[in-house]
Amino acid sequence: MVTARQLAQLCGVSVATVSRVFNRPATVSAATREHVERVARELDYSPNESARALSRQRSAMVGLVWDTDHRRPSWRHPFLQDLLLGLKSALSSHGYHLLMLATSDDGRSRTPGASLADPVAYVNMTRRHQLAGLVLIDSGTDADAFSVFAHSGLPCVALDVALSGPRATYVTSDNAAGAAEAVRHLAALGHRRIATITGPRGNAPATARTEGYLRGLAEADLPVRDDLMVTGDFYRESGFVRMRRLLARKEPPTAVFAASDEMAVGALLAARAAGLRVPGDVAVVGFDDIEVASLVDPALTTVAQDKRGFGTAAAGALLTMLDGDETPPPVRLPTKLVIRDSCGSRR
Amino acid sequence: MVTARQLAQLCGVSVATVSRVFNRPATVSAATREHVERVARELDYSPNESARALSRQRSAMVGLVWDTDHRRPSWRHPFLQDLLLGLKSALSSHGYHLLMLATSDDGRSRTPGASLADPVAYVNMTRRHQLAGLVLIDSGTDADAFSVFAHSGLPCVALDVALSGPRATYVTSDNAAGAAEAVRHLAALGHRRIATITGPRGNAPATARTEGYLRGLAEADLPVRDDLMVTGDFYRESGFVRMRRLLARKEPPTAVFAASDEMAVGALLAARAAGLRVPGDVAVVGFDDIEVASLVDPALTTVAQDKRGFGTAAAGALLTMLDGDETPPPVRLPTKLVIRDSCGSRR
DNA sequence: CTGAAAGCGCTTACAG
DNA sequence: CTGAAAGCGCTTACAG
Repeated sequence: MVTARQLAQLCGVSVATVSRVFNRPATVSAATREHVERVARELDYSPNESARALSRQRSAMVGLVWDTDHRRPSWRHPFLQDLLLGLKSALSSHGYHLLMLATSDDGRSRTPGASLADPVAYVNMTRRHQLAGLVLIDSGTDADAFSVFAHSGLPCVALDVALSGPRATYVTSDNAAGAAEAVRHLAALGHRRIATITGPRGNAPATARTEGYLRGLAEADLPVRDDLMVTGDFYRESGFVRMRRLLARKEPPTAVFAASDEMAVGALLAARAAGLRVPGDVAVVGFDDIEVASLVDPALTTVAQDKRGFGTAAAGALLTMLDGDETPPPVRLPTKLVIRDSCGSRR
Repeated sequence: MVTARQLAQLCGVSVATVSRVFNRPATVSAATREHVERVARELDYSPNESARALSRQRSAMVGLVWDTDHRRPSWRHPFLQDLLLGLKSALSSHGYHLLMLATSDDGRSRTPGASLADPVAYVNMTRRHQLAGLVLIDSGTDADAFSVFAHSGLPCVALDVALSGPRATYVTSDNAAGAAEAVRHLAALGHRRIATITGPRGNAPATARTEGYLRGLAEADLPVRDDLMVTGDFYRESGFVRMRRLLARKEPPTAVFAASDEMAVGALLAARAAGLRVPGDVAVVGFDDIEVASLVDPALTTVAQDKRGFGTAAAGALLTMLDGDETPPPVRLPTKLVIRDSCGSRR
C-alpha cells in the first residue's frame, strides 16, 4: 500500500503538497496538481482514512443507530432495505460511509422499559470512532432516548421521530395528509361509518395519522365517533383483534382505515374470519405500501410512503450539516394513495 | 474527550502501561491494572479507534459489501433485516462494527453486465479503512466478482455464494436438503406430477434447490419430466408466467415446488387466474419463509431458512478468522419445512 | 505556491 | 512489570 510520503517522493514534492492536492486542490498550482494526480492514479494511491480521521479529529463515517428490542423479535422496520439503499448511495457520493453501531449489549438482556440498549454506549462509540454524524432510526418505542444524541452536539438526523437540538433534524412522511386523503377517498366512495385502527400511543407517525383521519372526517362532513376508533400497535395481530372488535359493534363500520399495512392485513383476515367480503361488506385501507400490500387478496389500497426518498432526504439533511453550518428544517415527505382492490373503488 | 496520555498522568503511569491495560491486561500487575481501570471508568475513557487502527494497521471494522444493481430497483434480499441484526450483534460482542461499503458509483450507471458497481473500488475502500474483514452479500447476479475479494487476502465470508480463497469461506442454507424434503412431502400427499419453478441459472442456491428437487423425486420413485421443469428468476412475475406455462401443459402438474416464496406467490396468483383452487386443484410449496408467506391466501407451505442464523454464522466464521489463523469450513444451515395451507396436507 | 515541523492518540518492540 | 521512544499516515498552521 502506497503512502502519501512515497507518492510525494516519486513526484518530487512534499507530503504537504500531496495532501493539498487531495484536500484543497485550488491551493496548488495546476502543473504540480495534475502531475501528482496522475502519478497517484498510476500507483492507485488513496489516503489512509484512519490517519486522516486522527489528524482531522473527525472521520468520514456516519453512525447508524438502529436498535431493535430483542425481546420483541418480530419487530421490523417497514422498509429498512430501501432506506439503507437510499442512505448509502447518497452518503457515498459525498465520500461518507455508514457505520452500523451496535453496543455489546446487543441481543442481551436489557432493563425493562429501556427503549435503547444503552444510549450512553452509543454516544461513546460516536466519540471513539470520531463519527461525523448520526442517523437514528426509530426503534418503534420510546423516542426520548434519542434526545441524548440530539444534545451530543454532533449532526443528527432522525427518521420518523421529531428530534430537536442545535444540530438535529428529522425526516418523516406527511402522515396526516396521507391519512386524510385515504379517509376522503373512502368518504367519496359513499362510506359514512369509517373506522380507524391507530398505531401505538406516543408514536409520532401514529399520532399524525390519527390526526389526519380526524381531519379527513371533518373535510367530508362526517362525525367523529368514539366507537369507531380503536388503538393498535402497528402489528398484524393487533389489526386482527381490533378489527374483530369493530365488527362486533352495534353499528359496525363500512370502511376501516388502518394506520399500517400490517394491521390492515390483520383486518382483512378478521373480516374474512367473520364471513365478510372485502370490499363488498367492508372496505379496508392501509398505510405504508409494503411489499405484502399488493400480494394479499384483495390487494390492499394503501397510503404509500416514499421509501427510497427517506434515505435520500436523510442523507441530504445530514450532508448539509456536515458540509455547512446550518441546520435544515424537518423534511416532510409527500405520500401517495395507491388504489388497489380492498377499498372497492375499482370497477 | 480524555486521552490515554491524560489518563496515564492521572494514574502516575506511562501511556504504554495504559495501553497494555486495555490490550494485554495479563502483562500488567494486578494493582496498577485495577487502578487504571477504575480511573478510566471514572473519566469515561475509551481509546480512540482511529489512532488504534493507524498504529495497529487494522481497524475494528468489518466491511459489508451489499451491492444492488440499481437498474433493477425491485431487487431485494429476502431477509436482509434479520441478517444484519444477527451480524451486528454477534460482531459487536467481539468489539467489531459493520461498515456499509458503497462506491461513489452507487446509484449511478454502471457497465452493462457488471455484477458489482466496481469490485476494485470496494477493495480500495477496504485498504483505506484498514478493514479487518469483509462480509459479502450475494447481489443475486454474477458471483464471480466476489473472487476479487477472496483473493485480496483479508478474511472474507460470503452469504449464499461459494467463495474460496486462503481466508475465505461462506454460509448458506442446506438448499438441496430443504428442497428434497418439500418434494418428498408433496409425494407423500399422493402427488405424482410435481413440477418445479427454479431460480436463475448460475445462482448457487437455485442450483442446489433444483438438485434437491431431483433428489426428492428420486427418493419418491418419481420420474423426472422435462416438461415439469421451468426456469424462473426468483421474482414474483416469473413465478406467475412460468406457472401459467406449466398449467397449459398437456398433463399439467398437480403440485409445484417454487424455488422462492416470491415465485410461489406468483404461482398462486396464476393458479387463481386460471380458475384453479389451491391446494384443491394444484398444490404449491415455496422456499424462504419470508413474511408474505403466512399472509397470502392460502397461507404458503414453504421451506424456511434460518434467517437470524445466517448473520450469526457469518459473524462466527469471520470472528474465528479475525482472532485466529484457521479458515473455517463452509457452513450449511439446516432448513425447516413449514406446513401451512397451500400444499393441502392440513385437514 | 510550497516545504519543514508539529501534532492527532494510540501500539509495540526494546531496554531495563 | 514498566517506561522512553519510534512510528502508524495523514493534516495544518506557520514561514518563506
